[in-house]
Amino acid sequence: MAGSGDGTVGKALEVLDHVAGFARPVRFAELLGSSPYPKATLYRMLQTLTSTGMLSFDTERHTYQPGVRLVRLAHSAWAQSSLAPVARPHLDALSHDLGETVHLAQLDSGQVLYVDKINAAQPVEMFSQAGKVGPAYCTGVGKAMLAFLNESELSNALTRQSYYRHTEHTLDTPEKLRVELDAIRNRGHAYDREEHEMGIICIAMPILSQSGRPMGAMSITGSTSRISMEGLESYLPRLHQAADAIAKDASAWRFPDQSGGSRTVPQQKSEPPCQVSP
Amino acid sequence: MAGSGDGTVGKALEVLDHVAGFARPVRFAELLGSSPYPKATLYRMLQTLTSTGMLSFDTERHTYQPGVRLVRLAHSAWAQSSLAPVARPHLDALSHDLGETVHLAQLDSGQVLYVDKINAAQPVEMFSQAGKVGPAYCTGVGKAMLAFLNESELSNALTRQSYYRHTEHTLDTPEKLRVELDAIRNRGHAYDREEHEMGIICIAMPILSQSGRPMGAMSITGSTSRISMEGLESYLPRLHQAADAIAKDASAWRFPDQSGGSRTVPQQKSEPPCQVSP
DNA sequence: CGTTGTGGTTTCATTATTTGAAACCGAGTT
DNA sequence: AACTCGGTTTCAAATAATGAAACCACAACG
Repeated sequence: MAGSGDGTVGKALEVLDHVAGFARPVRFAELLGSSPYPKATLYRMLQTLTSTGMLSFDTERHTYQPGVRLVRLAHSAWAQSSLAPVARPHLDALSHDLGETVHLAQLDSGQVLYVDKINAAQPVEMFSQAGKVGPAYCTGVGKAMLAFLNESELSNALTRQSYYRHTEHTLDTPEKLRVELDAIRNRGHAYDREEHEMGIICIAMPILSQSGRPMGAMSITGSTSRISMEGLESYLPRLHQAADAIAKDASAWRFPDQSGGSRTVPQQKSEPPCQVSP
Repeated sequence: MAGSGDGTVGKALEVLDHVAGFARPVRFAELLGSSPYPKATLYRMLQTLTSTGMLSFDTERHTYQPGVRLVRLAHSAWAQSSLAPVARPHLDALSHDLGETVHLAQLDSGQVLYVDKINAAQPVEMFSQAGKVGPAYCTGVGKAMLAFLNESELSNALTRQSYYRHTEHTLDTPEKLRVELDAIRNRGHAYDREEHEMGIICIAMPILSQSGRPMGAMSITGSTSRISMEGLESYLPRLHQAADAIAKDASAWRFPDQSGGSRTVPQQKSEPPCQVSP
């Protein structure tokens, strides 16, 4: 029940998270201050992480920061483990048709992880938006997903929320949130009525697997100055259709097989040998 | 000299890379087949990786794939460790003015790692480019960066190239490459004359720090059907200007300090408490 | 209906790695 | 010259990783 305390690599990854958490280059001493590990241990961990490229070390400034190797790894994580690649065309179409901003998110340890965003005007943004985390209890996508968790997952997730009162509309207790989630479950979609940020509203819908589990959620976002809740509501049919289409595509994509000859898979792009040599 | 064999976490990360390398969900047996580790060891490594969220495991299909936690980590890596956030506005402007596709890349273990891409008029891309890796010896950005490495870095990087002959124009030996790199160093910019892919040419320029080290490189890419080398060449002044501007911004951003009060840093967005609780 | 096989999981004594208190080092400070 | 503040290294003790082999579940086979 200790959360994430798996052996040596578990600790190493905690440290990695810790460094990443600073969102700026950090010095050894700073890390040491906010770390449970003794000097020597932390030092060696950082060395290991650095030499594996997960962290990079600025020798001039003596600072650590997340390394580029992560970006490389994340590419394949994003491409495989997220709904984003499957959903992209649908989001694009939706955003284009409606001229509104569309988000795609998944749940990760009780938090909302944005995996894609199509901006009304702007072209594609990658990790600038994708990869961001946000709260689940006060966002449309977050609530849409929470509403379709089973009880044990839900109660777990609910303990992981901060219930910080971002605005006067924020649902700031588990109780209020549960009531709202019931409504969402019945209705099939969620609203964000300026609960996270004043002036920002959205309508969100979960993307459900056949078994009814929320694989992710998508939302159409607008600012109150440009659009009303009724305006967003009018997009519902289109939103519903997109969510269904994504769910369908995702199922087709992730379950194409019938075990057996996994060698017959499309086998992407047989690229010539360009690996890093040892 | 063993490259990346650092202790336990080194091995774990190798496994992670291995899984990511498949670019699709993999079964235990497949991994075992192409792994140096014995059954039990590999099994436990995968368990650890999974329980830490670096991998995710599909219980239905019994397959592993890179986990979403990576996407989260990559966000901070991308935001801090790459030039992308600083360069984005410049790339946007450049692409917009010229109406051409622009790439931004960095060097990672001798390979080109693309960290951003602005697509001219989005001829619909399947996956996003950021995070993709490519060869250094036969791309504009790659050669532009190689040309400005110091001798020890360079000779190291040169051994890590595959010299696969992608096209008839590919420079397929270290010797030919060195000649080209000398020319690039004198000239200040690099060309890709269909060396990686027939029909694709580009003009590239390194982004150099004050100390002259290549922090990254950017390129303007076109297809021979639409544009000639001379056409690309005419963009040189604009490209040069953008590269300089990025270098300047990057220096300002990464070296704002004079040691001491690292607490006075801009301190991005003091977000309210939304962390995952243990 | 019992046999064999395959893919996955667990055991346990052995081995290798990690741990952390303390010593050490180098560069500024007083 | 003595002192302090990062940062780095030492070394015996504690801990975690290892892997051969046993085990389990289930499906295909004779």
